[in-house]
Amino acid sequence: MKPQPAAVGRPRSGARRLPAATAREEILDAAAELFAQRGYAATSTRLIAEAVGIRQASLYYHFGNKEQILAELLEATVRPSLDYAADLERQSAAPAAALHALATYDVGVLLTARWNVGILYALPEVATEPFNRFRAERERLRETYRALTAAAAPAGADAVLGDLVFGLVESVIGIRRDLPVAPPEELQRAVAAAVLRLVGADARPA
Amino acid sequence: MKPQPAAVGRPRSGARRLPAATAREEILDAAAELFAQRGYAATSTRLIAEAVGIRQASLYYHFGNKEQILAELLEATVRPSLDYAADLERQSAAPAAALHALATYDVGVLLTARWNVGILYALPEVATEPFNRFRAERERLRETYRALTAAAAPAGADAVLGDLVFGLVESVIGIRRDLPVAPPEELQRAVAAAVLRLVGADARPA
DNA sequence: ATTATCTATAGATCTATAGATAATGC
DNA sequence: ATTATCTATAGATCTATAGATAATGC
Repeated sequence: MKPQPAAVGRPRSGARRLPAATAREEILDAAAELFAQRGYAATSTRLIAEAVGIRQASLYYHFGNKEQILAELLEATVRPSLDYAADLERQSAAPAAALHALATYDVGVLLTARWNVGILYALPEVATEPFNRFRAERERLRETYRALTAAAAPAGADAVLGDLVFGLVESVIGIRRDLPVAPPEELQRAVAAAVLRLVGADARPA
Repeated sequence: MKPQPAAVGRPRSGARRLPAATAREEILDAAAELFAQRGYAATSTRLIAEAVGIRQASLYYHFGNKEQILAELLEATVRPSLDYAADLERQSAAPAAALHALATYDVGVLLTARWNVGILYALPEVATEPFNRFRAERERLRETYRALTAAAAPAGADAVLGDLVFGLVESVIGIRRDLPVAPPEELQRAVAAAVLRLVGADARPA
């Protein structure tokens, strides 16, 4: 059992959501669940606060506004994959192997995150200024897929192939949403194999 | 020049959005643009009405509520592909050829629709009751992809392969959104070819 | 008489700020 | 003194309904 952090500040009206978490983490977790299930604009700050067990106004002690909450969630979701991609580039692994590893890792992240935050990538609201950093980081991840695909595919491959690979990997967001959940490992293997087949770098009997 | 329909009813304050359209069509077109660009919940009925050139309350003469507008947009977007899929099944074409044709058609619809309404498929709001019919029709389209994939792929292929094919086709929604627009034909060819490679039904030099 | 709009508004939100308060830390 | 909450609220919405009005159709 982790020791409770000392309870500085006025006590809450409600019970804690996640026993050993900071208030910030509780808010992010509640917001992630509600945003993913009901939508960003359709989730009021009051609803988030209720889920956490605090009053609506108390959110603003931890976040400047509602957009900051979403921005932080989005960035936290894409960052692990981006770090992993950066590692791969540094190791300059063989392109096909790197693509396979990155797809496996990325699908794992998207499927095992506590909430299916990936759904929110497509929100039109995310095209606005407060999410510039998230969009830039996601573009860098897409760039990595493009570069690895170009290196792994035979010469003369379609220019858009890297974007299709990226789309194929992210399609697990919709699968997680719409279909009964399977073990993540199955989908990780299936997607990584599909990616290699797509770029034409799979081993197939001639 | 199409003749204007006779102007029955009290005249509008503003100018018409689409010269030869009915009020319903004007509303759907304005809503599609705003929903796709700013988000569903973030688009108020007042904003739609302003874009059409009528007053906010006048929307309710044509639609019972805001959800009905989105439901009609979504259903109109998926229906052509569903009809095309039904045709293909009736003709019992060879699975790989049918898959190629369906992907080509579907990508064409997603890319050439006046607004990128496909973005709205992923909205959490769409999981609610008013959109049941849309979701059911989209599931039938997904089923077609599954069936054709299972028939076209070699025995022992992954169970989730059909869903990956479906995801690959719909990934053009994100490409249309995030990337500079290319001619639709290029992407149609690239996706259809990618689908065949994914199911292992492409012609490749041995 | 019918149609398609208009004006006006009820009632229910929603976000964010101001300032009070109940804890712990020193 | 500092921290993390609370209460109260301003001001700005937003959706949907009621009822009036300005056209055409007959």
